[in-house]
Amino acid sequence: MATGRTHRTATRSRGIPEATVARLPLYLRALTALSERSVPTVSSEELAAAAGVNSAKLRKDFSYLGSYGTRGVGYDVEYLVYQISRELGLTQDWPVVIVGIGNLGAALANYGGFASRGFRVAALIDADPEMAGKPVAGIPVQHTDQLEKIIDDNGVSIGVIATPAGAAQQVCERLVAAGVTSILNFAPTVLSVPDGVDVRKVDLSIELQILAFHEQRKAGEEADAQADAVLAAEAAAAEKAGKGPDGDVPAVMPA
Amino acid sequence: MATGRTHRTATRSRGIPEATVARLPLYLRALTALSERSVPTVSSEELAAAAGVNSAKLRKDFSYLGSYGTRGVGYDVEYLVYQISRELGLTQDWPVVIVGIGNLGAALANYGGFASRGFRVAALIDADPEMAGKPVAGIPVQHTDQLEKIIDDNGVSIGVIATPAGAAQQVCERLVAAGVTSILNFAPTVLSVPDGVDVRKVDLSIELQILAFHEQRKAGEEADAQADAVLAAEAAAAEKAGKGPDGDVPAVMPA
DNA sequence: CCATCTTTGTGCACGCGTTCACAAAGACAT
DNA sequence: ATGTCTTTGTGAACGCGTGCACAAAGATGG
Repeated sequence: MATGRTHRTATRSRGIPEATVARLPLYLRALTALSERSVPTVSSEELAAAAGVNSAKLRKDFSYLGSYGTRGVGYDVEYLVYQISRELGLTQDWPVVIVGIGNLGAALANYGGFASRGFRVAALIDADPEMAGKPVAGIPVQHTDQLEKIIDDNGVSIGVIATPAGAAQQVCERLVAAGVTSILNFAPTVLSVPDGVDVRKVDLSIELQILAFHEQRKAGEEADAQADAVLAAEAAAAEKAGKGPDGDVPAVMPA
Repeated sequence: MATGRTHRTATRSRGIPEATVARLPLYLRALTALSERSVPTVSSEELAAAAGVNSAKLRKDFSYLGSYGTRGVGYDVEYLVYQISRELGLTQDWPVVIVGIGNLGAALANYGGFASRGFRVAALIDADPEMAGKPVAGIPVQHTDQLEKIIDDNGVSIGVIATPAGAAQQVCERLVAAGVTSILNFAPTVLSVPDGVDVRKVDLSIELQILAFHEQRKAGEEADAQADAVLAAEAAAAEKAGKGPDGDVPAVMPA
């Protein structure tokens, strides 16, 4: 059983590196802004700055798509917008369902960025019978019973899970069984999916914990010498004791 | 100027690889679940399955923290929960402010996963005077004017930005100037921050676009031979024409 | 038509992260 | 005490992603 595989292993096919794919939306956003300001061309240096990346990286990224730049001039903004859009598959419309219309689900349904680029909220689905029929963001919520029918009728291949953690795996399985092959998971759980299904997760709690780690590290660097000594002593003590179920909390706090 | 640097370059210090740090919260979640079921020990194989990663990777990750396992037995669940919590800095309390209390901000404020692990919503801040005083998730919203005072009074070092894209950079600068050194950005913009400030971004739109790319690729693989021919011809034509502002959309759609 | 100047596209080297595969460590039974 | 069996911890190889640095390409001016 393939448990919690986040991504396909192989990126063969046309061979665009996964890291590059992840940056294309960034470039596209920057380019769209330039396009709205009617800027005709842009250099790799300028565009890289706008997208927050290294210019060499950007050029290499674009080289995977083909040679769309003109030496001595830069890139044609409009043309690049079109090429990236096409590469990302945004020239077609992607119907999306959102499952779990709680606080988060409702916020997602109201999020404008959805419709802007090829994505269309085809349906909102919730398990609560009370919700059924109520409009959220102008779209009536439908009951989970209808899930399979909705997926099928609308040709949905992308599903967004915004349910509580406990329900996520079950919802995921129903979505996949109904034909969904890409899932964006907001529930704090690891989803198990069969091969060929892509899962991307967005997890607030994990992001905060990563920030906390770095924050703690920053705080620790200030009191470097002392902290090092303390940690060393503590580590030694713990090792000697074998298992210290409750050591003292160092309590290094900025303020 | 350091534009849109997502992360510190160096991970020297205690030398835990960034990739490992990003997985620690995953392990912690799985371990917490085991702890609640009163499971005393767990093998790397089992825990890896629960966290959705390779068991060798998990063991290497843990090896960076020290040798906390027992050969032939596995890892002590409670002890590991404690060690990882400590490493991530979750044994202390992190006051957090959320700026921008729209649909998303309110959803975040209501999100339970916040309080569960060391994070505490110290304040909700919004630019709309109408919002001031209104309670969201039991916490009264305060006006942006108070931002600096709130950060200072509560010793906040982590800020969450859930404003519209246009306001994000400005809010970011005020947060940083007031002393915030870690930012979780939900606004669809690249933030510029000075060195020493960590930014992590959560971007729904980007995630969807990445999924769309893979989805398109899957659809393309089915009609492999034909598509290849079409694409080759198209590419050749485009190259010859120099710049085709509007080629035909292949229109490979699942349903 | 030629020289100069800008900017792309890429070969190359380096470092990080992943995975394999196995020796060492310890539990457990006899 | 000894042997067996399980599971950890890690050395080593590999592959991907990043960034430097430069040659080639083309625009632009004389």
